[in-house]
Amino acid sequence: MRWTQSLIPTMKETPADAEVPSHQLMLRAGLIRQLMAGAYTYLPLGWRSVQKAAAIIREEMERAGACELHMPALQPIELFERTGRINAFGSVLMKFDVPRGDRKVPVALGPTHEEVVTDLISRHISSYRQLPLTVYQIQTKFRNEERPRFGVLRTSEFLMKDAYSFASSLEQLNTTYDAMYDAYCRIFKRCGLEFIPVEAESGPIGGDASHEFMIPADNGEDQIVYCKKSGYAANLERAETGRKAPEISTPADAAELQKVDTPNVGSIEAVCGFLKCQPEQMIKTLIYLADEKPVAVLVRGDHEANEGKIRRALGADSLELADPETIQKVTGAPVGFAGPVGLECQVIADHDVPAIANAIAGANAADQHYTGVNVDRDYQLDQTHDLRNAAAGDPCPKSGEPMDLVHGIEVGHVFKLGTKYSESLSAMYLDEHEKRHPIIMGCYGIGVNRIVAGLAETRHDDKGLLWPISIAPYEVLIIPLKTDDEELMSAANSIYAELKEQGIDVLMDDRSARPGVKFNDADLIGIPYRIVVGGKGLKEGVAEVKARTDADAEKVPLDQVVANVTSLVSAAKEALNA
RNA sequence: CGGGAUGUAGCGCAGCCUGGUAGCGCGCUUGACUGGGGGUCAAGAAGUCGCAGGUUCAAAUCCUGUCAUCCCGACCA
Repeated sequence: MRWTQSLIPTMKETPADAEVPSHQLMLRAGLIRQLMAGAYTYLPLGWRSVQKAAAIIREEMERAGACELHMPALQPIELFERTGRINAFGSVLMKFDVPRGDRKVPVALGPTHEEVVTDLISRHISSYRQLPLTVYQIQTKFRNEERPRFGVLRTSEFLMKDAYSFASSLEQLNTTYDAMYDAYCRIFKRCGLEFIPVEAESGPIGGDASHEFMIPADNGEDQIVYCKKSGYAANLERAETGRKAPEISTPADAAELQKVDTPNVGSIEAVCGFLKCQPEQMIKTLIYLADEKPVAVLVRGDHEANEGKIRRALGADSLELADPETIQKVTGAPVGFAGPVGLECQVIADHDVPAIANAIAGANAADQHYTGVNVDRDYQLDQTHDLRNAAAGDPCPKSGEPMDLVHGIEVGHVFKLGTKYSESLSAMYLDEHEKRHPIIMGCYGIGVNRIVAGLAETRHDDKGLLWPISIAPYEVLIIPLKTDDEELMSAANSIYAELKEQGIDVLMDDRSARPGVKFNDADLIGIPYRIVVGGKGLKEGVAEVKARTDADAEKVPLDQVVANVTSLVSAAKEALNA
């Protein structure tokens, strides 16, 4: 492709609306333009990268035994009513009526395709002999994000590869799941992404039934903990803290229990400021309603309660923070002054709570706290649980080593669904004994444009993007320095033609701009290899070849440039495929 | 949906407080010179100052409303 025939609107300055690096760079490098919040056009360069990611995904899906199909984005609401997800999705589902004569048909734009694919399979699979089966598609998904953000990392409309597997046994499901897991690792590696597979919330099947694939990035919306030593990695929502139940006894150096006035000082932060103490000396007492019954949950002042863990520890179906009135009724004090001492309701505590000697906690009275609070003497605990989010430095549940806490961008998710959708949409198969069973499903998603955005987010320097060869919009950029010099242009043109013949994706910057402009744009758009054909070199019979990540160019005789660059490109590709 | 900020030329911004001819840099067009890391000179084109209403002789500027975008939070199968 010649630059002058494409649409590559690079920008010198960063638009004020863009804050995260991927957004800034993708705008500046002419990959995307915004239409409205959460909706972006992919310009030629950006779209080429997306297509390259899609091609890798297709190859690996086929290798893993999945076959491609294409389902409608337009879906009847009725399917979502049958699975009950019309409520679960709420405002995320984009729904509207389309007129058909004098009737109106309620439809939705697909946020995902479990309903459609299960409906499809229910009509065409009836025997265990037809299973297992895995299908996939690459398609635009629609989710009404209440707040789209981070440029193209979180949008209302995005390209997703979604695969669905159908099995007649858990063994079949597990085999497919493992094949998909491996395919995902291959895909992200081939895309040149650094990624961490993490354990995620597992849903109905439990165990290791769900993994997310995360790109470590400061601007990621997810938080993950991971251990370099054991490789344990998990979403913060799910991560175990690796703490053990401590012995529960009053410490020997227990100070006297004292009630102190803390007028209008309710929050942890405020109490710390007022009493000149640290959050880890405090006991945070949260009043929850578990299946409508009040429960006090104790965590250390600097820790965050994890509602999923609390729900599991209590064996409760529903769990929500109590409203101020209930808190007043249960503790006898307004919000901010609850504490374990003398509390009447059920109390459960995190492992780290009893270890706090001479703690500070609410006194269950307005504007009062206790100091010198100690377990056993001042409040009783039968046992402790893991009730809080993991934090940086918590021991790994496998190795015991301190874990890191990092932000991540979710690019993929594999999930053992079970029979939730096959049951509600009656996708059944007949086994060899003529018994009917719901088909066991798995689903596997990849955010295709998130691969591209994730690369932009994590691979750049102060001059611009640094594409891996596999996802770069073009593999090679040729810069002729003087477009009105016939000899120079003919040299550049023949390199261009020969590289194309070799199957290399090559872009020729045939603009008549000055060299500085072209060099800066070359760095900005980040094409991995650059060939400069200039007057000086031409006199010596050479062109200059430089990788985007190299500091200096190498002079290569004109007749060897094509062979040289071709081998650089294939070596780079092989390195990613290895 | 709660909190905060911003809307002036394609991009980045000034002007607003103290009302009176709409400006700067980059980019764009034409020409000349130039030609190895964002050139020089000259001449140009381009804006209903987000939108609506109000105050005023007069509104980019003051007031009210509204819309949009961004950020923090809540939400996110």
